[in-house]
Amino acid sequence: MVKRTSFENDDCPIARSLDAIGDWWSLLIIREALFGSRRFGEFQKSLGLAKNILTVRLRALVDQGILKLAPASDGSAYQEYLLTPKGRGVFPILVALRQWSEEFDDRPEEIATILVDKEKGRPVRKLELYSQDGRLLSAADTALKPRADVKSSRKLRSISA
Amino acid sequence: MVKRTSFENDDCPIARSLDAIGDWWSLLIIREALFGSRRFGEFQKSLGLAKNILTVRLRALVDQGILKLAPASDGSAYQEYLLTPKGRGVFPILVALRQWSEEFDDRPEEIATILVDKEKGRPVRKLELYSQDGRLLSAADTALKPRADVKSSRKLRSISA
DNA sequence: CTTGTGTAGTTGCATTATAAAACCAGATAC
DNA sequence: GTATCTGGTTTTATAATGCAACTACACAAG
Repeated sequence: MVKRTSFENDDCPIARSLDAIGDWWSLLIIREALFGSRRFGEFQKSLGLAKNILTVRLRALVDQGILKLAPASDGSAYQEYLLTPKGRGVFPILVALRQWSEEFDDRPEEIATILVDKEKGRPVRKLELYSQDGRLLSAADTALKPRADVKSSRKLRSISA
Repeated sequence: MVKRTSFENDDCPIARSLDAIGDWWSLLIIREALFGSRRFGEFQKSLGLAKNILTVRLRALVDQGILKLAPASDGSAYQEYLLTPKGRGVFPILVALRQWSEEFDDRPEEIATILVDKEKGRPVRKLELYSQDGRLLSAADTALKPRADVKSSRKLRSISA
């Protein structure tokens, strides 16, 4: 790629998400953060990625307001990476990815963990999408509507999400 | 990257999903497919990606059973790319990505479309995660449990998703 | 106060992925 | 039969990734 096409200015919210967290490592870093990792070294060890890449990814996540830097909670002079609300908001995306694997992976027996609810310890249900009046929706029950007040300078693409 | 680390054999289902559809274009191709694109040229025009990349992506998606090739429905001698059930199963992931943008994007006014339910034309609700006994769950209400019968050859990482 | 160890990076180099543009073969249209 | 469309492949350039080696600072022990 002469320049890895950026979707930052695309009018599709999916493309925008991908621009922010659509690379190989960002989602996994957020996953680790959701499960307690805070320090550079923790991310590096648990994910096994190169340190220079981790540096770049962490900085990008901080820039985007997904992580924030804070003084270390253990009294040392170092810093910690903490999730912001925007970062915690990624949780449903991770659940959706997890459930897709669980349902469609060719070798589901290799999946090591199950997402359970803390109180009862039982597997969670599938993510559900409802209409405002409470009907359960599938993809076929939905459509895309252009926003009434689009300010985008780019022409609307027919119906592409 | 000497070799883009593959998560194909990771025991984390999120990593496995990313391995399958975690690159820049795959999810957008699936998005287009969900909204009706079928032909090579349609994908190429609506997404504006280079044809060589599209070729590689489409082939990978077919290999993974997300798309399948079928004779063109318009009688021509060409082929079409159709979603399989596994491909349609990506829908919740796209919704989760979309809703994350809608909620946290810095410039939500640039988002051009709204996902509505077809019947009433009203915006859908946020994706919801429930426990088996019907309680609405947030990230903090969940935990990861190792599967009882893990066959994975790789050691379990403490609690990393 | 000097040496050692851990943390959090940075730098340099090799390799791979991506992009743009040119090219091409078979099908279709004229 | 010639032009054009469809669905690619090839070529070339550049950006991203990965590994390994190196650096700077903090802290702890001796």
